[in-house]
Amino acid sequence: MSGHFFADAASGLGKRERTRAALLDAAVDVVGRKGMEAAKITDMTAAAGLANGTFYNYFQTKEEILHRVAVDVAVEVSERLNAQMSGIDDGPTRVVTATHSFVELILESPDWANILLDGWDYLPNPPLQTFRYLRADLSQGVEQGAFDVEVDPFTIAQVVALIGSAIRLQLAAGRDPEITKRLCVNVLRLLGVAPRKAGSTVSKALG
Amino acid sequence: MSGHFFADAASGLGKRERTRAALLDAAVDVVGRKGMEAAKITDMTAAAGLANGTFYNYFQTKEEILHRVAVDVAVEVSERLNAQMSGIDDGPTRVVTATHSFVELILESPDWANILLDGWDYLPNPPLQTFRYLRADLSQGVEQGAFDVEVDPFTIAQVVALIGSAIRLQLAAGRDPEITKRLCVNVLRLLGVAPRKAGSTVSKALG
Amino acid sequence: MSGHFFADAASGLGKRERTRAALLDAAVDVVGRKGMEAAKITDMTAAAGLANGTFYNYFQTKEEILHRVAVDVAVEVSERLNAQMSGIDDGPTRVVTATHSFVELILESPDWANILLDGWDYLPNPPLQTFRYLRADLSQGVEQGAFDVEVDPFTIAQVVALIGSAIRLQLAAGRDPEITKRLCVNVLRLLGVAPRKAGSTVSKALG
Amino acid sequence: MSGHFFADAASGLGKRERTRAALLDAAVDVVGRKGMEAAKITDMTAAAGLANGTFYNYFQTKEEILHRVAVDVAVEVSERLNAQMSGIDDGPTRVVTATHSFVELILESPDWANILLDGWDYLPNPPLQTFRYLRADLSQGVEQGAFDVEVDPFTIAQVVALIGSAIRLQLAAGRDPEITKRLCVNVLRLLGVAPRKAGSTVSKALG
DNA sequence: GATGAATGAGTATTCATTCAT
DNA sequence: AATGAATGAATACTCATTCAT
Repeated sequence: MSGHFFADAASGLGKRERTRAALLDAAVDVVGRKGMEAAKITDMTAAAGLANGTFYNYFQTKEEILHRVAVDVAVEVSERLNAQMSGIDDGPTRVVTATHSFVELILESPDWANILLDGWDYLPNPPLQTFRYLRADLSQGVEQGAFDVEVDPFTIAQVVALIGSAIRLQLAAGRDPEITKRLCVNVLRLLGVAPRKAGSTVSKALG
Repeated sequence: MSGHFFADAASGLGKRERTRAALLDAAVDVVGRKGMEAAKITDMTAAAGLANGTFYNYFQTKEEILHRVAVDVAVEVSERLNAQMSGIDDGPTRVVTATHSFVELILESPDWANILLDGWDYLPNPPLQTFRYLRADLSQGVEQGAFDVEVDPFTIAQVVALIGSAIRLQLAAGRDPEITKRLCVNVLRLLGVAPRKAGSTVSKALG
Repeated sequence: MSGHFFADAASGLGKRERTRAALLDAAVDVVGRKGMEAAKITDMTAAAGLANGTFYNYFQTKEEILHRVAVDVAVEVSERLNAQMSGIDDGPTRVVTATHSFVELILESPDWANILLDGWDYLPNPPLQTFRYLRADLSQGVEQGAFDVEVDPFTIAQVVALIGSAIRLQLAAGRDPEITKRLCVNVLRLLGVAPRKAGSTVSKALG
Repeated sequence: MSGHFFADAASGLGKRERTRAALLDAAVDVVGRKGMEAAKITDMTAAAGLANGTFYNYFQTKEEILHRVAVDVAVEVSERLNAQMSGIDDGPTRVVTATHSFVELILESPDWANILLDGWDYLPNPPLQTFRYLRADLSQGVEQGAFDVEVDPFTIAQVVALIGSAIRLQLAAGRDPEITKRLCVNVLRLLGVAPRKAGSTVSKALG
């Protein structure tokens, strides 16, 4: 899953696409290890086994590739989540499932964690991009009478902050499924689900 | 309020202490304006009216002063908050008051906002440092039967994440008292206060 | 006028010649727009609708094509001038006519202006190349007793310097027919025509 | 005269001034040898025996030092010329003397030649700077009835072009006093002095 | 202690040129 | 002949850190 995401997508295409993919994978690797601020062009080209000048045959600036990577990873993550959730209708269950899957997905590709977390500084409306699905689930939950919030950027930002915080903690202290469950409870509570109900919903959804 | 924080504390002490304090104040100023990453040694010494070389008579590296500043500002903020809350006994009210005061304090001293926000990368357990008071208030609320959470680093991190998110939003989009109120509601909900009750408690506490 | 100079000359020839001509035309275009120093190989191949690598099937280095372009444009300009002057016998009139026509020609094809002006660094004896005709006219004027100069490289260089200066001024400050007239007067004066006579000769020749 | 112009002026001053002067001298040296376009920062610092970074303690950009050098050399040359001409009242004689001295001065410091010639591209009104004296002499000659020209930028540019051309020729082909004399004659002729008179005036002025 | 001149490793970016396809 | 991907040397500029005065 990690290491060749773009290369896999480009295998079979022309050389240009494959080299471009190699650079993007290298960028994911480097940013994952050192963060966006510290990622250097030479790191990326070295990781891709290319000369530094080759970079500029594919991207105009450092910013461009970082932006590209952040967007692409966000979109990819978003799509993987959506794929897992077809067939779930209940708003709270959708939110819990999505939150849980998202955290697990990220923790399995720590490279992506750094990219998504840092990337929020590089994208115009970054959380919204990654959490496109969230807004829909929230609205659905409100219509179903399960949530009691305004569905606006502030609420989204608050939910995202909770998720980010849980990821960072596990990145630093090690994975802990219990943390992720508690995160889901917190998210439901924040959305206006009664405290007890939040706990039982999570238990039911995640087993 | 800001600008002479360290200098005030050092007035009356020896010259060495006063120069050191001048550098720390300059660092607060510079970091507040440009962020930690972009703050240069020469900015600090210039702001302190010193030659750049003088810096190294007081600090070994750039990292050292940044760390020092982050810690000291965090402690100071924490103490100011505590001072404002003597006499409040009700756990939820304490939490709401503290949260609200903290956000207001930060938004009035954007210098400190940058330091606290950026500084979390420079501190070992940054939230815990600044939010030492929070743990006590949380425990109190739990004992009073008002909160339903485990008082541990994860819960604190989650609350801190909500606060940080609300600050960042207002820093970017402009101050909005309504946002701070909704933040307080969210915090109470997260701590296990029933959704409606959370709203009324905040209204009562903040008028 | 410009744009297909070399291509026209090569039409009907083999493919190799036509591609070569396309590159030369592209070079004229690019150098005219950006100057010799700033002209890039990729600009030229792009303008010619070719891949950058193709360039090196026709020219060894960038310098080579620049040199080639400078020489060829100089020759072409020279020939066009000669063609316009058949039938004029009087030395001073020939010089005035040639000078005036040359300046007008250049100002109408700024591409060529850049090439001729910059090109003087790329050519061995650039003025002599372009101003081959001048030597003959000067000699003729001297024989007719109208000029009082030595016809040698220095005198030619001096005349060329006057012309170049007038072109640059108009390139920078906008076309001004009066400037060109004064230039012609200056040229005649330099060649030893009495000051007043120089003026009347120019008036007569240029109307 | 060449090699330590700025250093001489700065000897006895503080270290900062001396290093700055060393960089300026190094710039003169490098530009003199390679031209402004090709002059590199590292060339200059190497020539001055300094680390490349030191450059930026004294000048913000490459352009800045080139501009500085061009201006300073122009001013210096201008002043040396003026100093030589006190006591000469006759306009034509002043022009001849100045022109002759200028060319000789430049040819003795070929470094300066490149700087002045290239520098005309780097200065806003470059010839006017260097040839400040010329305008005054021209006006004087016109008032004395010796010259018959408009004293405006075009005329100045034309005279300067003649001078530049003569310098370039001697730079390329070797010094030749005869060339400089003929240059002076040409300048007088251009300014409206009768051809024969021009020759005799030059002979008288330059022996 | 204070100064500030000097340092030099580090980095993004350009572009003529090469060469395998 | 044509392609265009890959190359890598070159170069301006930054800034934390050192150290002689």
